[in-house]
Amino acid sequence: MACYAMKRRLLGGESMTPMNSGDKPTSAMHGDLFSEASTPAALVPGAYILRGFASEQDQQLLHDLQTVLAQAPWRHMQTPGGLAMSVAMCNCGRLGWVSDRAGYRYTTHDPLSGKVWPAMPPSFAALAQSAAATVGFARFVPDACLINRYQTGAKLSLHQDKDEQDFSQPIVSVSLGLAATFLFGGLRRSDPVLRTELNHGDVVVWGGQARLRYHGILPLKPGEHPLTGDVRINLTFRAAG
DNA sequence: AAGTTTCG
DNA sequence: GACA
Repeated sequence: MACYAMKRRLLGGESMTPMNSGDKPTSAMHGDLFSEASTPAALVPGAYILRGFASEQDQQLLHDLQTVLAQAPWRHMQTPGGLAMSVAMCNCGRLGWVSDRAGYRYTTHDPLSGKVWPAMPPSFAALAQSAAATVGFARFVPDACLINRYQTGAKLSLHQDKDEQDFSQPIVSVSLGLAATFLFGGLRRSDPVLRTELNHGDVVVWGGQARLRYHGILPLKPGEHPLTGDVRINLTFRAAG
């Protein structure tokens, strides 16, 4: 109880600081640590949803997230157009995704502190690698984890992940806390869009022919989750460098 | 534009 | 949802 309350404070704690100044997927394998709770389902060719894949590790992940946030706070980055994103972000791992008026890119250092991004917790890396391996990306080694916090109304409009160097490596997206509607489109912004609800513990992996598909998140609906309070947390793992 | 606003 |  008290533990949950503390987590909610830390997850929701505000730091309104603008950013100035492969492998071919195969059928599901039986992993040893993570895959028992889920059966991969294909959303489109190359994109898989592993329902509840992170459920067994949720407490560990949220605990380790606190360690990351103690070193690098949430911040609302700016789009190249100069507007603030509604989603609050942080990074861990060797590389962190940043956006500001200069554009999108990966950096080794947090622009807010000048320090390197916090290390990627072993629990994060293990989960991401296990999820990727489950759908056939056995060699996936993430060097970047973008951490997104959605509060009520926060959203991410349709976009492509294309700031990474090697598109043969997949994207692994972990959902924690409140549910949200995930949009999955095609290779052009104007292509039709599938939508699916992502719940606490769900993991989405996309690569191969799906790697550059547009995707996004609809505005978060108000709600309360026992572990995260009024927010949704998303961990997005990439091999960026 | 990883955006907001406006119109059906 | 489709446009600007």
